[in-house]
Amino acid sequence: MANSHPRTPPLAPRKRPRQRRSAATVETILDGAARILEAGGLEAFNTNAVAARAGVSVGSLYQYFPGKDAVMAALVRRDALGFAAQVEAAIAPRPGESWRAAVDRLLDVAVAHQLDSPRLARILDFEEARLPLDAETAQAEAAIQACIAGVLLRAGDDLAGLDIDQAAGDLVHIARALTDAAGRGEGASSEDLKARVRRAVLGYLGVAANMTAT
Amino acid sequence: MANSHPRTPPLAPRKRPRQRRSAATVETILDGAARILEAGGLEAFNTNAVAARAGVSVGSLYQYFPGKDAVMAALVRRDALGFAAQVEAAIAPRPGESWRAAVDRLLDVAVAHQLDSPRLARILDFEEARLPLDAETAQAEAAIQACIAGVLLRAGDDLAGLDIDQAAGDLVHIARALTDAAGRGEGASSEDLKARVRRAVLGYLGVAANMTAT
DNA sequence: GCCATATCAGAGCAAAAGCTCACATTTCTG
DNA sequence: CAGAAATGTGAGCTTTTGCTCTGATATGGC
Repeated sequence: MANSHPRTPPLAPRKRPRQRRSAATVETILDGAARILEAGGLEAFNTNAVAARAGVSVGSLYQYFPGKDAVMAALVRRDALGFAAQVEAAIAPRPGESWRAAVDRLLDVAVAHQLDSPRLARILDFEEARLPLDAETAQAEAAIQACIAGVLLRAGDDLAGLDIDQAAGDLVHIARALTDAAGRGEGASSEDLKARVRRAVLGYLGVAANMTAT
Repeated sequence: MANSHPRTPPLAPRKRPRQRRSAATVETILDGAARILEAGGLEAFNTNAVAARAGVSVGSLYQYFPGKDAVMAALVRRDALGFAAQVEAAIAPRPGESWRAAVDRLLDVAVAHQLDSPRLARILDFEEARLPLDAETAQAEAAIQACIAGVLLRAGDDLAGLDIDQAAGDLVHIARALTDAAGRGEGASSEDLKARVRRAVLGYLGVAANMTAT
């Protein structure tokens, strides 16, 4: 245990345990999982299928994830973090613009995100309610809510007497519900969908829906 | 193939195959399935558990249902039919009332239905999207939409230039999303929830939300 | 009572799914 | 290059689960 030569640095030399931990493999597995879910739904989601689709062995999968649910949870987390980043980018205020313009960008992001992989998005929403979400995921969700609340605050007197935080949560749910339904084939074009979500959102907020923002 | 004696009724005499088909047993199984889903979610939903919870044997279960998904589908159908009946009762117009009063009754029914067994309701919504729905279920869903569209039609000029059918669908999704979220513990009281759903619904329709109906 | 028919029970089977482990391969260090 | 550490592999073990099948029990008409 004791090192014999004073020349060697005292405590750190052998400690650096090679934590290579190929992040690429983790991403590969998550990609495989996402493709399985999008193609076959929850039924098709099993560890053998995920590993095969990702091009790795089950052994490798279990090296990075303690179990099936952990893969699901990691997918949820990745999705939440990515969406939160998009939302944060979208709400950055442009000089002289109305708060409605920011809402419009939020709608763009939300609709695009949900329509990108509709089935996957729906399943992740469902599973997010079932799994105990880790701190990072919870924080991402909170950040999304905070972003929306921030935009609503810009509205000022336009939204007098409204519980901003509750409204932010409700708006997320409303947007998700309408885009989910559209992703299941009920809706029409992306533009039409966005118009309807805007109608629902601005309607909830109590401001007229038809008229473009500045 | 030819029958020898003209005296015996030609084809029907031995045919009356005792189709007792204990409807009570079917209901019992569905009740068990509902309780399993409400208590343990989709994970806990397997045929052995359902049969045990219902107090029947697996053998009996498979006598009435061809497989696991059929139980799920029957549950979805029962729920849809029940909800459709409630909706139909709710929209019956009272003399001299505003169309908003009917909307209010619809909200009562919808919120109560979803909050009665929140987890079950959410799972049924999810599974309804996955399973191929039989004619009866599809008809019930269509009836619900038609009821809502009927109420919206009473609004007349108040809703000029709105796609009534699409609006009916959107409103269903919005109401479900908000009540689902509330059922997961996010929301507060039933009254508060109803007020928020009304805000969303009337907001979508483009009429002011605060003021009671006649 | 007696037979035919309908209904129910539950042991157990075959397939699927979650997961492990002994070994192979790659990568890093000296 | 040699040895060690990290990483990857996949056959196969264990448990779960959807379902079947043989036999037992209840019911109805004669």
